[in-house]
Amino acid sequence: MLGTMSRSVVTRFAPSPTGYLHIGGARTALFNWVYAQKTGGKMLLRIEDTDRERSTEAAVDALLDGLSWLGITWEGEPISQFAGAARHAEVAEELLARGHAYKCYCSPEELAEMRETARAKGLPPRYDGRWRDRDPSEAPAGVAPVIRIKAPESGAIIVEDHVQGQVVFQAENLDDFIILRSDRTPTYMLAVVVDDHDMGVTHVIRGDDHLTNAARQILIYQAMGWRVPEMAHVPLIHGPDGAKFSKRHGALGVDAYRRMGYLPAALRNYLARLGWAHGDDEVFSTSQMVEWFSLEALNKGAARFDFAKLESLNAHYIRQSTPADLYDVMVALAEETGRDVDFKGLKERKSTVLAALPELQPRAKTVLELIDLAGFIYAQRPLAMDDNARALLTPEGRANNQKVADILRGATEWHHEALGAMVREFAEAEGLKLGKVAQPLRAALTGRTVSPGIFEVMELIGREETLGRLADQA
RNA sequence: GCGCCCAUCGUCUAGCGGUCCAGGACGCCGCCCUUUCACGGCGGAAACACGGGUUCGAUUCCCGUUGGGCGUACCA
Repeated sequence: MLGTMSRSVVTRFAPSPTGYLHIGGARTALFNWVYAQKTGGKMLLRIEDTDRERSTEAAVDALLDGLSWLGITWEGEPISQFAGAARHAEVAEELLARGHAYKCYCSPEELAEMRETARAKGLPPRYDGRWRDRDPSEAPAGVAPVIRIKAPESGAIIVEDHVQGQVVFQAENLDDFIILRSDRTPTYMLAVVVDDHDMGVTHVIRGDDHLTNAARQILIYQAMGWRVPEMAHVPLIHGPDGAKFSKRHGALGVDAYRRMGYLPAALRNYLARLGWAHGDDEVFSTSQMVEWFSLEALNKGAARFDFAKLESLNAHYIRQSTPADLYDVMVALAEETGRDVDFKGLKERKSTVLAALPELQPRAKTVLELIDLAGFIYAQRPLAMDDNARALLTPEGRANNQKVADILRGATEWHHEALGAMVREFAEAEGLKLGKVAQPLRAALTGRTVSPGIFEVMELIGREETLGRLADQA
């Protein structure tokens, strides 16, 4: 369909450095990357840093780090959009010279007034083109003009989109937007087109929010006589409540997901599956993703972000990982997040942690949970008991819990089978499910509510130091 | 307000006129496995927004309504 010769594919990811790589941007980057991989093309990275106020080196680094962590690579050095300001102005001048643009001397106040009256009349707040055909000699003195594109007054602008299909905009609805500001810097609309053209971008894959912009940008391509790149506007990600996924609503940078203990493979898989599907396949590798991907298979509607599903995917990838890999992630994350973790113990008891990991992996949904789960191994002795655990061991404890405490006290001499038998006996006598009994037991033993099974605990730390101590305290 | 986009279980989705009293996944519920908790296995509840057309036949095509979203800046 939408004609492509055999020119090789060049995609691009063009984020503005706002401080971190947000989740929506990450998905856009992923799709650009996957598409380039699939077609044997390349993905470029352009930093839209024309907003000098917000652009910092730290923000750019955060962006690059986020991409790297996700495993998304790009070709060459990141390109600074700001650096191309001179070229952008040059193109604006060329448009001017060709009669496809004109200078406008309206003041900001005048424009605001224009919008106001339009709004009052119930009309769309558009620029009325008052300088479109005015003679330059009428220009007021001392006013630096902006350059506006001379948009067609009738007809249709058609966006051929690989995701959205054919989208038609009537020319009347598009006004003569500004391409060069009075300070000679380009607006986004101009800069994007010039850069994409100069960078040889063949496929623009970006967020849905740019669909309307696409029509305006096509105007510039046409005015310059440039070939319009293939377009694919992918739907946005919404928050769990269906509304915009703003920071307030839990939209986070990919770095935050890393810190929450998600694995890049899981995030990749999840993100890809959001708005895109390959039949009933839910879990797939990155190479399968590359193999199966197509722009046409992208959905048109926005998708809501669902942490539960991400978690289940993450749990899957945790189970698939090797203990060695996981251990490294655990240590790095524990140190970084400064959790209630004894780093020294975690490192000193590496071999034990490694040995326990296969037991722990199926029980964790995130790496953070894995760290907690391994707590009984590296935690300082004696183990701290929380209030719940302590309550279990007091005479005032509730009846059931008292029984458990009794079992514990009597278990000083226990051994594997004996304790198992006691627990079961107790459960049967009380008509309780085994799990109900084991739950407080576990809590009492480790001082935590999240921990592996009692039997693994006993095996791994040894019964003497735990039970002896608990018996004393009880 | 105007323009554009979207609309299948709670969520992500499969479906591209009949194979659909709608399939998968997450979540939820139940059972099994199990000397706990998980993992795993099995089963269950759960959706085509509404109204008109078109058609022998609509979840699938068209129109409208409603509901979401995006855009409408000398921001990107």
